[in-house]
Amino acid sequence: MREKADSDLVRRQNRRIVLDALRQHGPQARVELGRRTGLSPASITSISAQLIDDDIVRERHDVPPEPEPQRRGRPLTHIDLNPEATHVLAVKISIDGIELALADYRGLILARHMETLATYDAKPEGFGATIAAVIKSFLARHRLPARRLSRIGVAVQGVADSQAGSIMWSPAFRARNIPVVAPLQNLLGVACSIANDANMIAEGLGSRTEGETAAVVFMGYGVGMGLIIGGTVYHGPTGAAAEFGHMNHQPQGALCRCGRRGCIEAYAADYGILRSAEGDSDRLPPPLSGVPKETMLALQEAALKGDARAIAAYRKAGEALGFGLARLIALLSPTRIILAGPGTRAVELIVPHLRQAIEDGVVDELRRNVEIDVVPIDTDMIIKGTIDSTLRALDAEVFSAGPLGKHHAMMEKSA
Amino acid sequence: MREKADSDLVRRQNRRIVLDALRQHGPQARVELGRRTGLSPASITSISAQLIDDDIVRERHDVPPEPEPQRRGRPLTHIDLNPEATHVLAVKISIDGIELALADYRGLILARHMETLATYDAKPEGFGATIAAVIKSFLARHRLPARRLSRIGVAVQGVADSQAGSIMWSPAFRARNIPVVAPLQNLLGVACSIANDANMIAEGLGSRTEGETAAVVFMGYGVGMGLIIGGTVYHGPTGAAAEFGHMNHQPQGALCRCGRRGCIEAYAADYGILRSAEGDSDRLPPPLSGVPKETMLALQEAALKGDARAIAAYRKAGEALGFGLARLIALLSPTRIILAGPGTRAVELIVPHLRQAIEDGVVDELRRNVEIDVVPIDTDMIIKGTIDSTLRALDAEVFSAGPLGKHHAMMEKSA
DNA sequence: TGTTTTATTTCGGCGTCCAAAAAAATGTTG
DNA sequence: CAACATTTTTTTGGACGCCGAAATAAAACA
Repeated sequence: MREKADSDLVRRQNRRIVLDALRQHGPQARVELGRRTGLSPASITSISAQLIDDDIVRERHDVPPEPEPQRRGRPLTHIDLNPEATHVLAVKISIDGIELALADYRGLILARHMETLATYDAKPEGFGATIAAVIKSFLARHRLPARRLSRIGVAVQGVADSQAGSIMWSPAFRARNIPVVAPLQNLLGVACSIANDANMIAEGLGSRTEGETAAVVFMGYGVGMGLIIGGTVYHGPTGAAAEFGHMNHQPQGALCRCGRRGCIEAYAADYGILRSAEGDSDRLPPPLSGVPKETMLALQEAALKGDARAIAAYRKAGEALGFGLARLIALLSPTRIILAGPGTRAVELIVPHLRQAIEDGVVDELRRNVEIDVVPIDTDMIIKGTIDSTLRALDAEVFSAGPLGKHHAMMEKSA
Repeated sequence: MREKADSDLVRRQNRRIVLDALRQHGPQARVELGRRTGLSPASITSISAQLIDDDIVRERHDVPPEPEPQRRGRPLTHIDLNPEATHVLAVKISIDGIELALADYRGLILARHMETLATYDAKPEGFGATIAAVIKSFLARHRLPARRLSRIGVAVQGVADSQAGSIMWSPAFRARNIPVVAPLQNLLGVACSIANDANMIAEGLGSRTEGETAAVVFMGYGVGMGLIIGGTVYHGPTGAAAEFGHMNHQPQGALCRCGRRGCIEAYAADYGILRSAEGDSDRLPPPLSGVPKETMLALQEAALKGDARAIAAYRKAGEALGFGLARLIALLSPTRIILAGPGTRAVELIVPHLRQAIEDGVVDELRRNVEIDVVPIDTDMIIKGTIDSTLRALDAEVFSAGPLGKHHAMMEKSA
């Protein structure tokens, strides 16, 4: 049942709308906020006064002069999210190691740190403490006490169970079900959440997918997906959804890193393409570590020079991805599919076959409305998405609650 | 951006919550509504008074005596949806013809009508008028003027474009893109919407899927799906989603009724199973009409008696369905999969292979949380679901708006 | 008949919104 | 440079819908 409505809900909702508008469109005057949100100037004054009082928002008198130099009338007073309101930390765990980024409340990255970590043989019990230690020394180096941090977002390669707060399965670990959220919360005293890395890329697309249904495919050392359904990222009941890489393509097909056979990843991830190009049996167990960038570049070069085996390997990858997407289209009929990640370097070798497979695999009527985009490679998309999604969660849960949520309201009332 | 909140939103939301509670749990006293909705007794009094005033709800003094014969204190006054508030009409269009059902505001079916209709060669331009005529004579027979009808819901076998209000593609028609909503609205003057029939089955499950992600598979003359994501039926951007039957199973596989090759339906619909059991080439064009029930029963009998070909046909059907579901699970990780429709008669011949395929096709971690149910065959599920979803839409859009929505409020104010 | 119990309504207060009026801050003009 | 024009922001007063508390209603019980 839908939540009952009262003046409390009204306040939370409208505060949140205002914060969203500021986050999405940057510093702006109250009038502009009014136009954007549909709230009256009177309400905007009142809401922003409260937000300023709560130190979440502040006035800025240093905004760049407008294009039209100076209009008549009282000048605009811009307001903006207060970067000092709080900080968040993004943590990315992958085969290569661990990456940290500290951001202010506006989402600006203040500091980052990268560290290789021998994850593969890590013990499930000890792993949380290991990360906690890395975070602690990082924070200490930047003189930031943990209490100035209001949230930690963890993005992990593989299947994350965000309900349980653990890593269900990841190519970076031999072990399964590695708890992450609980140890971090206990050892650092900061709220924490975990999600799959491709989902975080999708989160980063955020506002650019208003109400839309879209899929972000990550191609690289593995194949991942972030699924946006009706404008919000779909995490599934436990947080372990959109495992496109491990969606079956071919019953009894090529051996995947996950131990099953016929997954899309086994054809379209770096190791799958390489294995196929080198003429190895598709039962050959995949390597534990990632494929070096240079190897993939060389393979691509070979294909472009006409190496038949390499070309065929890319074709197989395109077909596996294409049929997988065809199946996805039949189910969800998305308006957009976005290909991202280092694997898109070989876009011209893969995409034609991918398109052909979609054509073979879906009724015309459904296919007609899908647009396929390739976005430039940007390894930072995961970190940025994690920061964005963490901040949005904060806006929704904490900062929208307002004075009645915090008890300092009482003090003020009686004073 | 989320809708701005004001007292209008509060009223709409709470009225709707009250209507929902009444629809879901039937006649009940105000105290009980208060408990259910979380609204205070004072608010319930006020809201129900308005709803009664609007003739949407009424008091009932004829409720059956309670289990505990009589408690102390002022007796409960039950209130209930007013069946006379309005009426809705459900229309089901399938290969076999057209079916109508008239229901009151509580969802009780008052009258129904079934009629065979030579749909296959119908001209797209004339079809809307044909249905309108059938509806008109039906309403006339039951002495119900069209203005007492506030909505018509159409469920159709095949791909419906609910945005455009037309039938994109259906096995019941040779033509494509047949407009339905516009002609009905013009000829009858009643709001109308169209959706896929399997989606309507999912709508019928309604409240029993609170927040859940689930898939309803319809097996019979075709294979359809209703997808429930986060508790609400997913219709996709244009209303043409969850085309599970035409999700590819095998690249370049068996010929489907839709003209493509390798669709799940081509293996698991009645005609697909039959074709395979009779040893016909899987390129043999499917029949235009449905397979008679008796033929399928005979086939089932043969399989149970040990006919190897029949058994293999059911196995193939199970595999196609199972791998399709495995792919769906990898993407959406639903908590429940519900098998429904006449095809479930052969459940024991199909389901073991279906389960095996899911086991082969999905990582254990994801599979573990899925429950597979088979529901008893009930051909009325489509009609009932259509009525339910139409009424819910009415509750949300019209009856929640209340006095300020209708202009009779002004009259009252000035009186 | 009075007491107890439970359901519902009434009343007064509160929080949030909005429209309109007022105030603030600047440019324009005679 | 003072009065006017223009735009933004704040203040004021009223409306609406919620809630808690008190009042009222309608029964069973004693």
